[in-house]
Amino acid sequence: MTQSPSGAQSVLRAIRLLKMFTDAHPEWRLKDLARAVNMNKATIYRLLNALEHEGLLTRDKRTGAYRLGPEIIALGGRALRSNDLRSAGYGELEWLACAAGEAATLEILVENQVLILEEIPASHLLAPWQTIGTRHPAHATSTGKLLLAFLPAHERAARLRPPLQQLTKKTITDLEALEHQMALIRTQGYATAIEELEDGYVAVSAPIRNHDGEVVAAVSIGGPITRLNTERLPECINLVQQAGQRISERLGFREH
Amino acid sequence: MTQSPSGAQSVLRAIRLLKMFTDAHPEWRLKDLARAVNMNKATIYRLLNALEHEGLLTRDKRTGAYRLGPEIIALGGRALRSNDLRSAGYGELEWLACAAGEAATLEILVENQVLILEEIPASHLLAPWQTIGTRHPAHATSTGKLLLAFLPAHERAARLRPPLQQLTKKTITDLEALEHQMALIRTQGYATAIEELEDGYVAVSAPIRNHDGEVVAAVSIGGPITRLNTERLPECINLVQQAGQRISERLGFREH
DNA sequence: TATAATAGATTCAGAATATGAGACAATATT
DNA sequence: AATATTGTCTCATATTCTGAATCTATTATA
Repeated sequence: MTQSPSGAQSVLRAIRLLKMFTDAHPEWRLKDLARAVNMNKATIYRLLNALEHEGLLTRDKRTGAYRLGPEIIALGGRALRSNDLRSAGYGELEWLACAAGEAATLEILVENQVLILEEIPASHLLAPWQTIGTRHPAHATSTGKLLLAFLPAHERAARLRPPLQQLTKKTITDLEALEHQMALIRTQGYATAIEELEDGYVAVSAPIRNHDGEVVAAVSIGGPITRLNTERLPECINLVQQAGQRISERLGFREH
Repeated sequence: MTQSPSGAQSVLRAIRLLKMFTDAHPEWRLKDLARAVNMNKATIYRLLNALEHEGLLTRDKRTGAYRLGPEIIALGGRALRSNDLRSAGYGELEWLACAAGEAATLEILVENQVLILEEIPASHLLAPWQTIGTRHPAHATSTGKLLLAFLPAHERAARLRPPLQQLTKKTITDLEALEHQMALIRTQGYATAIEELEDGYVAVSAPIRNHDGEVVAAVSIGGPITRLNTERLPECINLVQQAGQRISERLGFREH
């Protein structure tokens, strides 16, 4: 990635040790760490000591094994509270809008609608905020179908009470057809909506996951079918997925 | 508290910086940090750089201000997941919140504060995680007083250094009065805090013991004094004690 | 618009600090 | 009881961190 900052060797080493505590390996003993990372036993000992002293690690009284400590929990809570979706997403959204050359949005599900939290217009000439706060019926949007797709079945059912509004000729209003498409969305990891919300309007979206891996929001690109045609769609899907992935990472999501 | 470990100055300094990011002050700029902590600007700069490079801090693109980063969220999640107390308590906590119709929490003592490890809100509409990781002064909470009560006297004294913060009119700040109440808590096996943390807020808690009988955490119910009135309190005490008992059993505690 | 002020980034010589080999202590294991 | 293993501690060394000072970018002020 970026070149490691100099003048902070021991800090970087300490952080490296912290990051060894994963879900797969939540507990470490000194000797195992010494084997796993390439550091001197005494060095690790001192670093672990410091981390423990500050509460970032705790030690099992009997076994002497280290685990992540209460201070990490406290810091994590604070990080969560101070890192909202919008600020995490903004930068990536800008990148996405620029890379795709289309409007990019960040949306969440509210009842049976999607709510636009943030938007970067295709042309930066247009004022933003124009659509922020706007809502659309979930079943007729790419983001809505995607967010519904990752909901537990019973919750999804509660939000998809027929009759579903037919907004265009292509709006999917049949529950079975929707369920079928959502299964596809789950496996593919993206959703599209081609003239389902509005004639001539196409959108693609990808999930945003939080630290628990839960899908909490969606990021999308949308534009006229003349530009977002079959040919360009795969590229857009790729871009939107990248953005979703990166925003998720900013929210603390780590794969597996 | 304990003497600072030597041979890790820069790590301790980096952690000190991390801990500056609180709920009250979630965002810091270099110059403000330099003013707040007593370190050289260049040193802080290097440490912040390292922390940012490793994802423990992020930087707002526009303002350049630092915030806690995604890696902290990820670590916090792992810390929480690797806490067996939390997994042991979750089910019982759900039961308790449901049975009492009030918010239920699982808390541990960290220095002179209580840390919320898990919370089930009274209304299931609210997202959890909201308060997880939050801390409160131990002497002003039911859980804190309870956990302190079961500590050896000298440890308790070390964590109750006057002056104790007067959060409401009813907060007990007198050491003798506190000691007296704690003796009562030990014999009764539960604690209450009636408008001691916040006006109108009442909580009751019971101990959680591990396999060798040590009190390692507390479970509590809390709510508005209008609902948790004198009349309902005994019932709540009973419920919270039941939950504490059952969680303890899950941790291997057996009475005899 | 020019100028000043401020915050942030970078440099570097010197010295404090982290390092790691090894010795020792405390536990486990045989 | 003897041995092996893991954890803790010490200390001389030089590597790494430090912080004063400088430079650059950005923002505020005249």
